[in-house]
Amino acid sequence: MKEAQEFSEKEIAIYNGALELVAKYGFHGTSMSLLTKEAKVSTGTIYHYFSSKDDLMKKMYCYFRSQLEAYISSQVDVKEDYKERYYLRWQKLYLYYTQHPKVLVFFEQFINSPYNFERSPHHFTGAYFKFLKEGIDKKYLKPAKPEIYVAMYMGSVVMASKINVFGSILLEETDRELLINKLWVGMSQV
Amino acid sequence: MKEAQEFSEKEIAIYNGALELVAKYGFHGTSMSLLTKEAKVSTGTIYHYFSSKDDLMKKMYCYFRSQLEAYISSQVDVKEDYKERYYLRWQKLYLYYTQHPKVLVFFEQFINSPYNFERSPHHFTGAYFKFLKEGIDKKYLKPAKPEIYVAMYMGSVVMASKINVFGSILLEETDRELLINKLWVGMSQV
Amino acid sequence: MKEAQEFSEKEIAIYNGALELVAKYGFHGTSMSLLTKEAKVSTGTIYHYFSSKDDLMKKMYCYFRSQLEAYISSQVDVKEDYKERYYLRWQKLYLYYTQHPKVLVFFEQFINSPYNFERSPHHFTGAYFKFLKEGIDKKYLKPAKPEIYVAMYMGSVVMASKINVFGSILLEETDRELLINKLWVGMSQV
Amino acid sequence: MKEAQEFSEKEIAIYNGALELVAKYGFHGTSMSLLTKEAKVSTGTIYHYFSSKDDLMKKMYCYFRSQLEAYISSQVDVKEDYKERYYLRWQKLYLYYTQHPKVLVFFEQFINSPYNFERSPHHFTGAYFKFLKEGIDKKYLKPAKPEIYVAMYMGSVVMASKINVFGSILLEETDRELLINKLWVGMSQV
DNA sequence: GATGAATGAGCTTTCATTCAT
DNA sequence: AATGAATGAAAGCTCATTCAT
Repeated sequence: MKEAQEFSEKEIAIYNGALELVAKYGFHGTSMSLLTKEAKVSTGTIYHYFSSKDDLMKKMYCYFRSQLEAYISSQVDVKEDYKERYYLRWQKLYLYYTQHPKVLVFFEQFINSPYNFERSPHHFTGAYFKFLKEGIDKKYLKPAKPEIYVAMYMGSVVMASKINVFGSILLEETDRELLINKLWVGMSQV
Repeated sequence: MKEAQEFSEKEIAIYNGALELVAKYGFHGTSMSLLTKEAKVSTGTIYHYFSSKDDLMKKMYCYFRSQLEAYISSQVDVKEDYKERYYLRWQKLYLYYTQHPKVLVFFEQFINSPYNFERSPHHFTGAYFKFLKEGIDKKYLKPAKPEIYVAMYMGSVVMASKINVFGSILLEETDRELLINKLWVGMSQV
Repeated sequence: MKEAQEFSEKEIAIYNGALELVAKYGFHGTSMSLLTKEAKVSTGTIYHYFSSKDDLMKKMYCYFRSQLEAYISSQVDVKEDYKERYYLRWQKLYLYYTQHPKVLVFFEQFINSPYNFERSPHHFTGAYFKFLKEGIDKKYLKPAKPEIYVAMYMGSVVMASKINVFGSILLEETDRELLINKLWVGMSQV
Repeated sequence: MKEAQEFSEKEIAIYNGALELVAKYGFHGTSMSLLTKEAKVSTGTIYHYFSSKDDLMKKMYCYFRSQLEAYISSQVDVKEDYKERYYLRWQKLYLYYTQHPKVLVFFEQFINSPYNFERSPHHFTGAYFKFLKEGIDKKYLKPAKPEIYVAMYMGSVVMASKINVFGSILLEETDRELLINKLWVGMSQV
């Protein structure tokens, strides 16, 4: 029940300013001096909270990732049924990305940049891997290497989001239902 | 049968040097002076062929993309049967990326960077879209928006490649067969 | 009586350093890295005050021109008599240029360079035009297009200064008196 | 009666190309590669005729100066009467400059640049000095240091030309007559 | 004579970072 | 905590010049 205010106003202003700039100009184009104007703080202030640009980018990634995870978790984990969670998890991630396209752009840039030196391909080590592993272990999904399912599940939701954001091709609710259904058919036990 | 020599030796040296460096250090880390040493050409020569770093990166993307497309086409288009091409196309792209991980890294960085002005999500508009559309039109695949299939097909192959390259988790031939089979089940007419 | 300090120490150091270098090596020869040493500031500092080398040169012209104008004004405007001012204005400009030859060199280079976009011929629109126009209007000088007088008056003082500075031929006080007298004879009413 | 073709077609193309570029972009802005396009010759060709950019600029100055001198001489030296030549020399120089403004711009830039390392202020050592000295020696003009007359005569014609070229203020034939008359009044014996 | 690809020193400018206030 | 002037290494790029063809 702890709700500690973990981030100061300035920090959040810096994160949001940087998000804006990275989405527009990329990492390289996001200079500290531009950030100074966008976030309306001085360089000194940025270096008070972050030890370097690298440090800022890494903490910024953690910040937006925890925001996303909290959202998904709050939307999905209330349900018991695995299949329902299977559908929701895909849909909600798609919704988050298409409603926060700058976060998607930032994530994709970060993951593929030298900042992310562990080079994890899109959180696949994270909650989604666990979720799909759970499905296999509890026999909702057919036995298989979980990586196969990560590739299908995460791959399709990320690609669909990018098609929406960069392509401006809208997938309707029913289109997405169809897509997830096809995934489920391939992966589910029955 | 002679194929026009479209690229000079120097150009190719520059492309290969840049590929090496972008994979190692990212776009920002790939300075012109580093490239000078890696490709063993002078700065002047780079600027003789390319009007700017931007221009180099864009042309480099086209170069490696056309290399990839030529490879896929030569490996896949010899077959008549749609289902066989469906399997081959996925497998060969996976093979290409896992055997040329630097190209994968470069593509992912490029696509999500401001260099890629149009921000087209990975080949979305390219040969794969056409191939899947053909499947729908000729009724090998169930009727659906082609974008749904692009998301599933391309999303999974790219994600699987990244899992291999960044996660060092190997998907065996049989694992991949299984994956493609699940996709086929979801998408095919019968 | 305090005069607002319009320029910071650094700015003035940059202006003086640049004056030294332009007089010696010309615009092209005045590289930012040389200026860095001459003015004892970092490149960053120069670009903190000026947006580009162009901008520096333009502001530098304004700076030295306002210095000159303030000097002339303080030396000349104390007198009432038009003829006296006519002599003084010529003499004081000659003195300023021959005592500050670097300013003269800089002005001549600047005025004839592409930095000086409008290409206004030396102060043509400035205080000297007004002064000669006043002479015509108040009938101290014979009626004529003021440009005729500008050409004679400004032309002779600038050329005489250049003869002194570049030709190392000294015009004595009496020589100059003679020259101005000849101008006055041609231009004055009586 | 010798009429040796002193300049090859290519040389003249280079001079004219360079004149165009210097007038538009200044010395610094006139790069060899731009000149290559403007004059439609290769860099190699330029370096066949000129040992360096410096050399080109100096020879170019000589070329256009000799053009100008030949013109003035042909227009003026046919007359016997000193006063007539006094008027003509001023008028014809004015006409030449206003009809060839690029030559004026080039001269002014050259004279005030480090290329002209003798820093002679506008040809004052040349034909005009001799002409005015002749006037003094032959007692058409009042005794005085010839530099005084150079300053008045050359200064006014150059300034008037610049006022026309850069100002776009036209001095009519009669205006100019008036100006020269005032000079003559100041300088002539009677 | 003529070409233009190739060179690399040196240019203008940027930008992450520091530190006195 | 907060500021922003100052730094200087290093970036992208230019350009006079060379030389094999």
